[in-house]
Amino acid sequence: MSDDQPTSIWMRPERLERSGPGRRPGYSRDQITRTAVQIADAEGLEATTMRRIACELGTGAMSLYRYVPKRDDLFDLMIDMVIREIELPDRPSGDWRSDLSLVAHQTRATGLRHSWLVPLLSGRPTLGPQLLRVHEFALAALDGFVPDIDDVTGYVGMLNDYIHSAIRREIGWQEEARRTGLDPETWKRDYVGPYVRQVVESGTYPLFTRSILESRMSHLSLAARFQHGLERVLNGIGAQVAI
Amino acid sequence: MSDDQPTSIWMRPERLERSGPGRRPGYSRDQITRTAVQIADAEGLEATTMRRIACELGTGAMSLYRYVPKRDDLFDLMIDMVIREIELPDRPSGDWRSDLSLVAHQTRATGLRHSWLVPLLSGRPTLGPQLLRVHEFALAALDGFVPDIDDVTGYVGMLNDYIHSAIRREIGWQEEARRTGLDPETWKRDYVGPYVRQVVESGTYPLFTRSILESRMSHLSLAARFQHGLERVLNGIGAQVAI
DNA sequence: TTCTTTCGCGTACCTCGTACTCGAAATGGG
DNA sequence: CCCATTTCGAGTACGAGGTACGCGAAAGAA
Repeated sequence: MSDDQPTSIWMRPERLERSGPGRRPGYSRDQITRTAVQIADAEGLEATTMRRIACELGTGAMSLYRYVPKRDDLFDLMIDMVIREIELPDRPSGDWRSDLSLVAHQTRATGLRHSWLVPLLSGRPTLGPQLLRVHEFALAALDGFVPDIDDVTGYVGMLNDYIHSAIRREIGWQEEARRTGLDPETWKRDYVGPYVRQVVESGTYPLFTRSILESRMSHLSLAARFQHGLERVLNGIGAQVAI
Repeated sequence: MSDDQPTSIWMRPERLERSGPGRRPGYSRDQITRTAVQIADAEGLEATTMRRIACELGTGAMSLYRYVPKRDDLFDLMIDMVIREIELPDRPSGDWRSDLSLVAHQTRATGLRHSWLVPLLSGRPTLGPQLLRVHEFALAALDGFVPDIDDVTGYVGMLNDYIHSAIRREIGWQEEARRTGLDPETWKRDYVGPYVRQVVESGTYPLFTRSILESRMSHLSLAARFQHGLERVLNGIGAQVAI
């Protein structure tokens, strides 16, 4: 990266197909990003360091900076790469409910395959091209059913909030377990178990206690619970949408 | 911290009021946490390092480890300290809508005062005592209006998802601006501005473009937009609640 | 006073992001 | 074919961060 203009990575495309003097690049943004994604999938985001990625490619850490301005920009590229996995048709079907369901389930599947995705996504207001594609599809799904564009944005935002939060809940435990260096079972039993038990036994929080002890949801599969919550959100939208 | 049992910070209370031999502690968890909160408020979470906190207290970094097992645990303590600022009555009023509104606005105010709070909270499945208090209040607000405890949990979760996402959206820009080291105005104009303009002009994303250009929401104050979205969520709940 | 326990904190190790620098390679003009 | 120009690869190094270790000081107990 020759010039260091402070601008989004999406405005700084890789210099490809150059003709002129100079050595030819031996790596590529795509290759580096793919390697980073593999490491993050296998060992978590905190293991995805510049040195580790470079090592995996059989090179030195500084070589990567010919292709990526900063580590943070590499994260943006990683996000965009895996969001490409969200498969959607070119146009919505006309059934907004099943269209939004499709977005939800595809996003969930991708988020679970790459447990670092949603936590990383939450802190970034920047929209990469692939996220833009998914967002546009969701907006289009409600277009025609909701007259006001601000309402369309609002409902899509509400759905996104649910999807992201739900994924985070599903991933939360295993990620926290890895962060503390314990396996999920041990973490649940020895790390939070005693605390939750103490809270329940204190009697100070009766409804929280009921939500733990009397929950039938907790016996359902995670997929079923996701579906349950999704329907709650879609019902919320449907109740305010002209049919 | 003498023993290094892997367990939640809430199960490892500070040893206070000790009687016996040995030097008396010169600091306290509370004092350290308060200092950390001040630094994070003023300079962001990434500036809240062990060395910086210690320096502020006029001591060495390692002294803090007598009071806090790990930096991560200190974060949990910081979260709990500022959530204490969320003021709620002992019992809900009986009007679930205004009760949940109160939770939403109090949480928003606290989240905006401490811009590191929500981003930090999002990644942690652990419930501190103060968060538990707020959660219990929200559950109690819907108790009696929603028969199934799982539904109560679901609605409260949906509301929380909205509140957190909305706060993150409000903070996102300024935080990203600080992360990149630019002031918000410059960031918006030079960093994302050109990209958004390019996206709009490309014509590939017509609905996203409309949501930018035709939005009336964007001319409202942030508080009004929060209120707008909140009412959307409350309407979603209300549509499915026995009145 | 002396012993035992606890605190304060300096030193040190390891890891990380990345600025700087220089030799190697590749191309086009002569 | 040779050399000037440009670009790439990557080693070295700096500063900052979390925290393990260990030692001297302090404070109550015997």
